[in-house]
Amino acid sequence: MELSKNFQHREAEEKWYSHWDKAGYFKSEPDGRPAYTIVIPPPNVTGVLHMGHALNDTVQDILIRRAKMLGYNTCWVPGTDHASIATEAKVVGMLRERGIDKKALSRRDFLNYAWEWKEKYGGIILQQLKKLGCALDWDRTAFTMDDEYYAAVIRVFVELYNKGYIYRGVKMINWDPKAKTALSDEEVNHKQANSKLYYIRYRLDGDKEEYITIATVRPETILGDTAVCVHPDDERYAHLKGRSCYVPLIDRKIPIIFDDYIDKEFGAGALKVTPAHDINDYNLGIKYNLPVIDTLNEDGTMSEAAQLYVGEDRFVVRKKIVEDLRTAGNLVKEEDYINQVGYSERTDVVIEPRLSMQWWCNMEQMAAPALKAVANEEITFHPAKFKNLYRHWMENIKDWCISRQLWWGQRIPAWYDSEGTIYVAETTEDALKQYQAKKPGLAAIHPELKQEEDVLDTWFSSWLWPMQVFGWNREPENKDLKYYYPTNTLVTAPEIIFFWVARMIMAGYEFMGEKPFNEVYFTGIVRDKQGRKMSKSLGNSPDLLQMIDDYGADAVRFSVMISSPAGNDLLFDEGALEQGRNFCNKMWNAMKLVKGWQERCSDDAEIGRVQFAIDWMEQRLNKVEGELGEVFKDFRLSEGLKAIYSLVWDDFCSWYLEWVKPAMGDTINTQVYEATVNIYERLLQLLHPYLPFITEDIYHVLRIRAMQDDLMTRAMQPATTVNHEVLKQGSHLQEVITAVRDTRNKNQLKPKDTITLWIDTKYHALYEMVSYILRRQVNAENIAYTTEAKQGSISIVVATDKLYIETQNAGGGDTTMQKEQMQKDLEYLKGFLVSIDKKLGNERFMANAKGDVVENERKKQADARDKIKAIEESLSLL
RNA sequence: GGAAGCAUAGCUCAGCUGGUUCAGAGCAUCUGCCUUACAAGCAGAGGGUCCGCGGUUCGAACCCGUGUGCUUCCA
Repeated sequence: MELSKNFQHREAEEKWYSHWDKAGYFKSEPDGRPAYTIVIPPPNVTGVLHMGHALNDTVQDILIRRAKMLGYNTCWVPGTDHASIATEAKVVGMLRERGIDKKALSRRDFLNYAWEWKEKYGGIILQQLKKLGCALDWDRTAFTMDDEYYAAVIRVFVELYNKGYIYRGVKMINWDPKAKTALSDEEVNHKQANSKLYYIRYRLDGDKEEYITIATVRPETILGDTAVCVHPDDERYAHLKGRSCYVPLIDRKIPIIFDDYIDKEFGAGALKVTPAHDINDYNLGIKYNLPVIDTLNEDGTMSEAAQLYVGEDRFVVRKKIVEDLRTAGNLVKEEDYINQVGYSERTDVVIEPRLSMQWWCNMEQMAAPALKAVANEEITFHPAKFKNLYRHWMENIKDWCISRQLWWGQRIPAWYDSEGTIYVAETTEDALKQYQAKKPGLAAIHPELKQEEDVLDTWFSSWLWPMQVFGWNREPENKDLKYYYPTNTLVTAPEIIFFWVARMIMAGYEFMGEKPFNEVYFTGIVRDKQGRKMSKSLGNSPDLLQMIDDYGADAVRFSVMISSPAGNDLLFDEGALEQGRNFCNKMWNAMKLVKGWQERCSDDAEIGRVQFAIDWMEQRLNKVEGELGEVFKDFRLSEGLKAIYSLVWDDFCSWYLEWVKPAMGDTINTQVYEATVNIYERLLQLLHPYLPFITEDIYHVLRIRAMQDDLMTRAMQPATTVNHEVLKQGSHLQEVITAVRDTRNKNQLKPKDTITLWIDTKYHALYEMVSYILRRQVNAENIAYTTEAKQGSISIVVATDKLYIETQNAGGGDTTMQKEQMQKDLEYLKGFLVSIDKKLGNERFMANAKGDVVENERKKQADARDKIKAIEESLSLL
């Protein structure tokens, strides 16, 4: 078989993903094995894959693939949420292209279009996850608007209503004038804004030309003012008790009220009160019984109530009214002012605080068990620092605004009779029955009820995700739910800890009586090189699919994992992509090298001379395998990848393969070849969760495999004990090799110049064991032993061994450099020894330090003494 | 205004329980190599006041306090 120069990722990705899929490896059914379950944080159905997903889903895939190899029945459930605001926007866009106005459509027709859109364009992201290699059980793909799911949401609403948690009421809400719906507090992002603070004077009542000056950043709202408020202790305004003033431009008379809510230092110390458009003003309004004048329409234009600028946009009006106030002489001054402005999470327009009738869910009761579960680590957070954040939110939990003025979503199962009484039920029929029972008289005259127009917040459906994807609503005792719930690990971004994580935990305890997952792993946030969060609006998110195409899915996975320690943000760097690609290339070439030996196998070839290489490499593998167990427990996934990376590149490629490599034209012992392939397989297996494609591909090139023999499903060997002696011997061999090579370099020996290596050592047997390897690694013609200095050679000391490099070419003459190096080493060692001597001479150290620490110091001491002795001897002979 | 996190090589970051497997990786830099898998590579090298200050300890990059700078969350 002709092997390509480099790893061809495109073909391999195509080939292996469909192979795994066809073989049914992604599927899971309950059986006798322990389950390992992850539910995907459902991406927005309108979404496309971005860097955040790449990180998040790669982590999940790694966990799933590793658990599978460890013998778990793994189940990773894919799906999307219906994203009511985003989807509705997409559908409206589609309709506009076809020349259809949403307003002209009935609810039912609109929903038909919405489903059409969803079937056609929705869930592209799920296809993209395949490109990343994600081992998701596609048969279980869930959607928060599926019939069954819909029913679950309705059921939950009714249950919570009947419990008294859900109610309807008028409150100040966050209004998104673009999506024209209410939002929950969590859906508002506060950003700093460079605003202007306008000082505006209001004429006081009475005959005299008197004014009071207020300060505001929102001059367009003065048309809704119903009072001016000052501090009762403010002497500047003490004389205004019982007075009124006039709203400029419209001359509405409003009272001056006194409340200690006012900050005397801020602005002019006088506040305009607009109860319809500010939460604090609203509270003042209630306290002083002020009228509420709503001057804004739902789309953010001025309403009739404003009297002026009716129908014009709020930001246009802000500019206009400032000019008009200036003209009218009411604008006293303006100054720059930095404040926080709320933006819609979804549409990124400025939020309007607005008084509105909405549906609310009181969270207090549900928060209690959820708070406890995390506090006592029934559910563990990784990293644990997020426990604080969680606790803080849960302890201060507010009522959740769950209604949205949209059509795409679960329609609130509440019906109204002609008198406005509410009937909440799972079906129209049930609601009617309630109505007839409660008001038989009215029902006889007006038999029909009108259903609530609003739908529920999308998060009110996704909080049921871990239970409903396993069919909770259909049958709470079903075998899937019993087997997979609680799920094992939730992998998510810290930004949605409140949106989702907290609420899922509450829903889990409320409806299942059981936590939804055992542990939550919070990934970091992916940032660009300047440290900015990657986002669509900034346009700083690279095209992930293009990256996969250019570099390969494995390289992309590598790049997001290599520098992403648990819970820390990662600055995404294209360099990491190259590193990943180069690593794939390295593995590919190592495979080519090994593969090339297959033809050269011979049983006659000597094995003993490289046996040490095999022993050593196997111990390195054992060691790293053991470490990986720990690393995975703590989600130190990037550390795990680094360990394997180094094991493959440094230990396997740079050392091991060079050690067993047959000389030009030489044969290789069959057992050595087999051992090498076995080692390579173990490496591939360790790496597979991180880089599934290339590992599976190489696995199949290395050997002809039986039908079901795929790396993805290969069982991992249990970790074995490590022979540290062999590892130490290997390190020493490497040290010797490096030292000789360094010396060769510094003495300008060409790679082809051969040497004779004289060794003065106590460890004869070790050198004998590795002499073949050593000779070839340093290009020595001969290795010989001596007990005395070799005149005219270059002398170095490695640990306590003295080495003499003898060469035909000149170079041995000048000893200054060697002397300098040895002096340097000697000084360091002496200093080192002094510090150890001090330690061991310190009574308090001896008294306080643990036994093994002291013993270790003793060993270091003896070691340092031996080394010093060796260097001093060598030095004296120069 | 309240809270949390971060500060280690030129850059991006690791460093679990305090002790030499502790100062490390990748990239970048320098030297030498077209070496029979790999120049997307090989063999080497240099480079750090572990943010400042104080404390705890026999011993601190690591624990505590404090200052400075940056980031994030909440109000």
